[in-house]
Amino acid sequence: MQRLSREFYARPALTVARELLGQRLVRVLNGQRLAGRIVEVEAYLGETDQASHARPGRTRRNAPMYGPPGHAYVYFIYGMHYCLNAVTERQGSPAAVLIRALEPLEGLEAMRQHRPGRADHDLTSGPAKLCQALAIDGTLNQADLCQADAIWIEADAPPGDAQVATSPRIGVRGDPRALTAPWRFFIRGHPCLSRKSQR
DNA sequence: CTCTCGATGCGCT
DNA sequence: GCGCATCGAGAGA
Repeated sequence: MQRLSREFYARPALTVARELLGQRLVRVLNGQRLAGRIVEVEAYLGETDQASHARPGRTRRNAPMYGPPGHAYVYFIYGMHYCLNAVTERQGSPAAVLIRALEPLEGLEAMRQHRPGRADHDLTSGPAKLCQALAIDGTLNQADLCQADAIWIEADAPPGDAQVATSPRIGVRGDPRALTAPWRFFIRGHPCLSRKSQR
């Protein structure tokens, strides 16, 4: 399959978010492919987005969001979890798309080892869960998704509009604007969505 | 099924 | 010192 291009990422975060649905996130670990179809994402739009890590302006942590498109922004949260974003828009415009859930497709045995005791539909049904299942951590922060041999996103089977739904983003707090903007995109009714509010 | 709450470490003010 | 783009265990219904 075809790796998504720099131009794909170099567009508005909302456009990239919608079009990332259905594409395949690939992680190569010990020469083996661990991969899944993206079924849920959220867009974070810049310093004026009160829920974005870029809200306080540029810091060391959020620096990847200000960098060129097509790179990974992996952050550490709650003292124990990692989450993966794809950086979008031009350099200097701090926008990104959070990958929130996958449908596991390749390397299920390894994913089960990384998340023992979980049902298959729960291996990658959340932003930190999928990082655990695919062994994504801070060492992949700023990896170039258009060049790296350890992680990238491939073209797969995008859903039609009838299969796509939107909602407010999950887990964000503060400003009511940030709480209500429908910047979460997901495949309606998919069994691998993060916690509640499927449909 | 739903809800509540503790874990846990680090960037930022 | 505070608060976090989360998860999972446990309790209750």
